[in-house]
Amino acid sequence: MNDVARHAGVGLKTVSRVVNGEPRVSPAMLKKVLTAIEELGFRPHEGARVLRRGRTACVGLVLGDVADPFYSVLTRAVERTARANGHLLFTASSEEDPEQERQLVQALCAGRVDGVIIVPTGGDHSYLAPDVAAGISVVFVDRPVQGIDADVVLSANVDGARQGVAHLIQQGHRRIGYLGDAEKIFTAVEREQGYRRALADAGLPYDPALVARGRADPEFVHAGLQRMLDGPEPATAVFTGNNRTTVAVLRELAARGDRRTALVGFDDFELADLLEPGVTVVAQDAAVLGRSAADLLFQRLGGDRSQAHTIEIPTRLIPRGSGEIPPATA
Amino acid sequence: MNDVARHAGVGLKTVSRVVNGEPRVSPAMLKKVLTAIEELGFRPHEGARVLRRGRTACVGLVLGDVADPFYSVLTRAVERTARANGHLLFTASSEEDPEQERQLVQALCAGRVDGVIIVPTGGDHSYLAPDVAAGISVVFVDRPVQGIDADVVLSANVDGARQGVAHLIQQGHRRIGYLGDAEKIFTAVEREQGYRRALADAGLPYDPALVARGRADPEFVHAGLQRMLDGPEPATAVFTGNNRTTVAVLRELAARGDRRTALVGFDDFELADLLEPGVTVVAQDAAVLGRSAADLLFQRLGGDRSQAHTIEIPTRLIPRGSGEIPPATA
DNA sequence: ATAGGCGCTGATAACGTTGTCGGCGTGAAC
DNA sequence: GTTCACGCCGACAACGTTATCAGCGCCTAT
Repeated sequence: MNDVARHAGVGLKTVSRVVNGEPRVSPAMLKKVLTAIEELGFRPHEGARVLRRGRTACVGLVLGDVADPFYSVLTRAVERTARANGHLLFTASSEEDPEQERQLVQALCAGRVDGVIIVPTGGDHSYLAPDVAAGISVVFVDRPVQGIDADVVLSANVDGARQGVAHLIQQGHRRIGYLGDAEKIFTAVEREQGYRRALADAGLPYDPALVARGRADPEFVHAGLQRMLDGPEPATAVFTGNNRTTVAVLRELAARGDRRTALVGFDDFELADLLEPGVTVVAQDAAVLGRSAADLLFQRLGGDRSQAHTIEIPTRLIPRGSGEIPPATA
Repeated sequence: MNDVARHAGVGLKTVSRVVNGEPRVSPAMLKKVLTAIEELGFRPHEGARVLRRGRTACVGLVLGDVADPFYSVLTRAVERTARANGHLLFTASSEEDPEQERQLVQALCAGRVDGVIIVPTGGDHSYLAPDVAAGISVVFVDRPVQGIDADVVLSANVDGARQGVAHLIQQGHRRIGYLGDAEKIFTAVEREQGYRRALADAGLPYDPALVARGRADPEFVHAGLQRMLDGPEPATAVFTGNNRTTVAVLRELAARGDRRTALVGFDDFELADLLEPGVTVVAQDAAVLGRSAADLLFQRLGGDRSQAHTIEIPTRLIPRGSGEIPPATA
């Protein structure tokens, strides 16, 4: 910038004014500076600007996995909102590891971003206190969090799951299996809760033998389904707690040649409607989740100091057929 | 940091040394500084560090749409590699708009990142020259670029498409339609080229009536398929130039109740194997594409000044059934 | 015993930008 | 004719860090 000032024969501050589009610059000066900038190929140094102004015009997003369709849609929504507010977006995947999440969040907070949106992996987030005190805004999405008071945006997990399982019960199923994420993941606990509530509402017993919790990999799903479907009192329907698990179950059912077991999944996914039968799901709106979280964040960045909000986004049951397979007449 | 130094009763530079883990610090000093940092809840200011050191430890990625599975897998691979090299990742979606891409890239270059990976939307990228001159490394992926000499990582588009169409021809198809992206998108041109080459190799005529180019939205696909399938000499098979188009075509075929038209798509997608029939695809390896691009970028950041490389990642035909539907015996 | 080397520390000057403030014209008002 | 106001400009300090360099002990080799 110094070079530009010299080259244009003006003061340093005048260049700064031009670069920032400040109003009180005479046309003559403006022209001189502009051509000097052009000739030297000058680009303002964002780092220095950040140092001086204290704001980065960047926000961060930390989630489990960008390649998970649910999160990639959420990411997209956050990015859109960020851009609409003149901010750039950092994205980072925690791979569901609390320690990695912590490192990423701290790296982001270290002067790189004005605010962060986090899909927390669980555990205590009180380590964020210094950063919040330092003026960084934090919003949690998809899962709530302990150890810190902050805005949270959630799906209606319990009720959504309850609704999905109720749909199966309504179709005549009495033995309904549940496969979902490990217990350390909040949404898994909530959705299993919804599963139990639906059973209780219908006066059906809760059978731990029909419940499997773990990562959505083929081995886990294979073992889980085997246990539920090949026992003496097999399940006639399965409720899955997330996207990844639903797909893994579909694959496993196909591998077993099983077309009789009914299925309802939490979270919609692409092509669910084109499979045969179409997969009935409890859809959560990832875009709305992301947008709401981002909106909250920018409200905070805009100076909103009100009490922490918790927003719950409703889910929607989309019947497509896979839930309507009647139980085998025993 | 000044506060920490005062609080610990040591010099400023000593605190700096501790923060940076430099070796020549006595244990006594180390302890004092560490407790002072703890007590004050001090976090080093990344912006200032950037200003001083000239490196940001961040890289940028600009692509069409993070929510497109192909790009989200690519993103994931880039992110992994970036983290392995101690860098954070900025992601931004250009929405296939050259002007928006340009703005994003420039925003990233303005002191925020050490290097950028770009899925170019086309057009001239010579505007990057000043940034490159300023030491920012640039790698292009998925599509090549004009106006600048830089590393490029591509899929084997022409040959992949040729192979996919050849598969249809081998199954007995003689009238094969093509649906793909608009001409401004490089990969679309390449893949259409592969389509034509396969036809030529088999001595089949090229019929413009069987070609449709445009965005993968339902209206476009509806119109395109209608034209190809409802004419006097209908196509018996369709080759689609990308992921999004393939899915849209599947949806349209389902809506038409059409189970006879064969289909091969460029680019694999989740659940392609579970549809009935399974969708035959020419798979490109998004993860390898992303990783290769990131590897190249970090080589450059590591000081590699050799001539620009162009890497082509081979594709793989995955037959799953949809390509093997025989043409209706006319 | 003394010089030289080495390990550790701290003062100081950058990095590139923006905010503050004072200065210098020019025009208007008394 | 003087004063005041106002629009425009530039010198200077400051943001929080790191690199450079000089200083200060202590140990070793002569």
